[in-house]
Amino acid sequence: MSSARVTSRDVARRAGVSQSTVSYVLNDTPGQTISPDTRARVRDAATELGYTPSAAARALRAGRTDTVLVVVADVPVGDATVAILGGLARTVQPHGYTTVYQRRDGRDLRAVLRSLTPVAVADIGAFSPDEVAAAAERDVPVVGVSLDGIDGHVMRIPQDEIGRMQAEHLIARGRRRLAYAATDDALAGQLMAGRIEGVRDACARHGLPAPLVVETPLYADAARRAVDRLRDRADPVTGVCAFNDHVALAVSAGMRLAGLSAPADVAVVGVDDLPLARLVSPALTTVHVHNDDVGVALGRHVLRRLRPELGVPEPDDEATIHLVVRETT
Amino acid sequence: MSSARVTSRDVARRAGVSQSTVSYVLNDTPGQTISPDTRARVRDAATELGYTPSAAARALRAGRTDTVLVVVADVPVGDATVAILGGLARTVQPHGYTTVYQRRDGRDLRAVLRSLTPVAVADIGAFSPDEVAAAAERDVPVVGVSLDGIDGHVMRIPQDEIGRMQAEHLIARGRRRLAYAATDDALAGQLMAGRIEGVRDACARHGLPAPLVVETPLYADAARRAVDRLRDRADPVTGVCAFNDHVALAVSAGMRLAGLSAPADVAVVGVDDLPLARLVSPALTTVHVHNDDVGVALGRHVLRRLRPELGVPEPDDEATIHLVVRETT
DNA sequence: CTGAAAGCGCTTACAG
DNA sequence: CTGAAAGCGCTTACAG
Repeated sequence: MSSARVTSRDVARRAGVSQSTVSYVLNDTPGQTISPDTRARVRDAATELGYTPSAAARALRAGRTDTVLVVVADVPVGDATVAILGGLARTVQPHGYTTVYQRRDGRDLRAVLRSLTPVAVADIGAFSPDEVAAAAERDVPVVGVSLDGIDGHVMRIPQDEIGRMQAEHLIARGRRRLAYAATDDALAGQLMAGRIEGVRDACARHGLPAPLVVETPLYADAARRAVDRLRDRADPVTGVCAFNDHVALAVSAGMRLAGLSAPADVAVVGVDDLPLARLVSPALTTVHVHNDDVGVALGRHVLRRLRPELGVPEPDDEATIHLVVRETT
Repeated sequence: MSSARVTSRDVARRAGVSQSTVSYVLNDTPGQTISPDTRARVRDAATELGYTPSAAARALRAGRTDTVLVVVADVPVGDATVAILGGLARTVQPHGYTTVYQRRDGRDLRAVLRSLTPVAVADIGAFSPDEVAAAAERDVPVVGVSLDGIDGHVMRIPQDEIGRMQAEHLIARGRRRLAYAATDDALAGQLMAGRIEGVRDACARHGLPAPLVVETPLYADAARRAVDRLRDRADPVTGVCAFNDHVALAVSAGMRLAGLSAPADVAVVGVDDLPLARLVSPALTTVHVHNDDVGVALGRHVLRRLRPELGVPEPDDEATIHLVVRETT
C-alpha cells in the first residue's frame, strides 16, 4: 500500500488556495502579502497531509540542490576526515544546507557538479588543483583541504610544519641524530612527503645530518627490526619522528622488544593526538592537528561565498597545529 | 562564464536525432532497434558536448534516485561506522547505486524518504523499529543495523554476545570476581546495556556474583580511582570486561598507576580490536567485531530487494564476533 | 491579495 | 527505425 505522493497541489486543494500560495507560505517568500488566516490554513493542510516537498523537483526548478557535497579521496577514511566532516556539517547546517558525503570513486569533478548540482563542494584531498580550477569556472564554490600542503585549495594543512615541529622538539631535547618512521601505507605518500620535508629542513637548519627514513609496519616484531636498523650504526639514532601515533606506538613496541626505553635511549614523537596517546605507557608526545576546526573553516568559507550578507569573517586558511609533550620525549 | 547547461536536447540536435533516441542510446533501453551508426553518432555528440544527465530531472521523472542513503545516529562516528559504510558502498556500487551518507539530525524517516526519494535506506542505529516499520509500507527497502541488539532491523550486532564472550573468557581463565569498566559517554547507553547484560548472564550461569559496574573515564588518574574501587574490598576484582579498547587501555593505565599488572593481578579484555591493541604493552585481549562484513551484508540485503534477478543469497543476519587473546588475560 | 501558466531536464508510452 | 508530446513536482514572473 504505497499511497501516491502528496504534492503541493494536494495541499492547495485542501487549503482552498492555489499552488503558488502554498509555495509562498511554505517558503516564506518575501514580498508577498498573504493573510495570517490563509497562512495558517496552508500550514495546517500541509501538516495534516504530511506534505514534504520533493527535493528532486525543487532541484530541477532551481538548477541546484541545497546540498554541500563533501568528496573525500579514495583512501581509507580516518579520524581526521571524520573530524573535518563534523565541523563542516555543524557550521553550514544551521543555515539550511544539507551536507552529503561521498568518496570520489574516480569521478570527474565536472561530472559530479553537473550530475548532482550541489550548492557547494568540499574537496577533502580528492581532486587535483587543475580540476578544481576548471570547476571554479561554474559558479559553484569549491572549498577544500590540500592534505598535501600544496596550495590552490582553500584550507592548508601544513604537513611540512608538522614535520618541522616534531624535529625541532627533538632537537630542543638535545637529540642530534634523527630518523623518520614512515608508514607502509602507500596511500599516505604525498602527505608523508611533506612531513619528511619538514623534518629534513629542521635538521639542515641545525647543521644535523639528514634523517634516516625507515618503513615501520604496525607490528611489534617488524617495528623491532626497524628500530635495530636505526641503532646498529656508528651514530645511533636518538630521536624518531613518527608518521602518526599508530606508527609511534609501533616504534615504542619495537623499542620494548629491543630492550630500549623512551626517552632515555630514543625519544619518539607522533602525530594525531589519538585519545590513547595519553593512556599508553610511556605516554606519547605528539602533534595535535585541529581537524575539527578545519571543517568549521571550510563551512565558513562556504557560507561566505553563498551568503555574503551574513558577514562571516574570513577564516584562517591554515590548520592550527600544536605539540603535546608527554613522556616519550 | 558559466555556460548554460548541456541537455539531452543539445545532444539530440548535434547528433541529428530526437531526444528520445538520445535517451534510448545513452540508457541502453532494451527493446529499441537503433542502428549502430546512430548509436555512435549519439555517443560521440554526448562526449563532444560533455553531456551529463541531470540527476534531479531523472529523479523527478522516475520518482526516485539511484541513491542508497545511509543514515547514522546522531552520535560521534567511530571506526565501526566507517567500516560498515565502506563495506556497504563496496557492495552496491558495482551495480550502479550511489551511496550517500548523512547523520539523522533529528529528522523523521518518512520525511527523509519523501524528500530525498532514495532507492533504499541503510539505517545505522538511527531510527526506532517503529519508524522503520512505518516506512517499510512504502516500497523503499530499509535495511539496518540494530546496534543495541534489538530485533526489527536486518542486521543484528549481538551486544549481549560480546559481553558474554568477554566474561566467559575471563571465567575460563579462573577469574571469579568480575567487573565491568563502563564508558562515561552518555550516547553509548543502549549499546552498553546489552553488553553488561551479557556479562551479568555469564556470571549468573557460573554461580558468580554479579559484576561490579564502574565508570572509567579516559584519563589515567581517573581510571586509577576506578581501579582502586575495584580492588579495595573483601573480594577484590580479578577480571575486567571493558566497554571497548579505549576503556580497556584506561584500565591498564589506572592499574599501572596503582602498581598492579595484567594479567597477574587483574585480567582485562576490551572490544574493537583497534590496530593499537596489539602494539601496546601488555597487548590487549579483545573482542573483534567484523564491522566491514556487516556493511557487506547490508549491501547484499539491498541488492536482494532491488535486484532479485541477481540471485544474491540471503546474508547472515548477525555480525560475526571473535575473541583475540593477547597478553592482558 | 490570489491564481493560471510556463518551464526546469528527463523518460516513455504512443504514433508514424 | 525515429519523433512529438506528456508529465514528474516544484517555483516564479505575470496577470488579474
